[in-house]
Amino acid sequence: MPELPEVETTLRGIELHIKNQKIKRVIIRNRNLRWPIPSHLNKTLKDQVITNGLRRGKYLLFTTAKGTLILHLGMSGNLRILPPKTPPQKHDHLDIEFTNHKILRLTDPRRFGACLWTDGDPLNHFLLKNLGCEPLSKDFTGHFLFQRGQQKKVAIKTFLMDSKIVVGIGNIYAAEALFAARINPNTPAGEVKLHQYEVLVTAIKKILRASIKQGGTTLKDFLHSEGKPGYFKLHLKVYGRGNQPCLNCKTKLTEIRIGQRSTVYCINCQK
DNA sequence: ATGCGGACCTGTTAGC
DNA sequence: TGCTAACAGGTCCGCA
Repeated sequence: MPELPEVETTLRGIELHIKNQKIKRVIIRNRNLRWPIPSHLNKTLKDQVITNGLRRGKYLLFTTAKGTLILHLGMSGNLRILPPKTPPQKHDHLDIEFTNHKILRLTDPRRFGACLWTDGDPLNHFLLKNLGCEPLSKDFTGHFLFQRGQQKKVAIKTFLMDSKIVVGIGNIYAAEALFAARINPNTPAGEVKLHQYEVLVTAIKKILRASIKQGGTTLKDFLHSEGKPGYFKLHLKVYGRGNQPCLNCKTKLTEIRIGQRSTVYCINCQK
């Protein structure tokens, strides 16, 4: 489900509800996510106040005086604010209940997501410490990507989805950005020219910002914290459109696999 | 160091 | 209609 815009949308939706709220209790229904949810969470978080919520890549960080809760939504996760006593469903693995009775609930059918705890600097946590550039930051430039891509043979699409280089870009937005920048997704990262990287970075920022504005992309099951879908799907130009006409030139879009991920592009527009 | 395939899961859909 | 296989928004790990 979630790439950067969906995670950002999730954070914006829940932030106001949980900021400066005191935790009453934590209920773990299934600890078996990507890594086991720490069993001490209820003891640790009871009476703690969430002072801040922030996003790093696709990770969500919730700060308390004692430490930081680290959440990842994996492929199918979502986080919602629910009224008191909302009955849990099959894939509702974690509830954080606040003293105002609202519930922050993590749902994740495929359980590729994670919920971890650190009492140190969260940015030094093993999951976060090697993360690359934030794509919406000033540091993320064509020159940066060009430099990191030198000598690299990996396909530019795989390179864009490598979180050690740049975070938050998943299969949807990689395909969309490469289409916008007219770059063939198979091109080795080391062969993409500086000016192409500049166009690409501009496209990535534009697309991510536009998607956040639309509340992210809902394919089938992504809902934000209020239970509403995101509308960026309506703007997708290649993702999910294999064999349909290119919106620029009408050429039938090609669907291939790159790094085990389905990839759609236009052989005419993307050279 | 790099690059690739496999692994972790469940749900939905396409195809026979 | 019903079964099976393939595929899905992520990313870590181990092996060549």
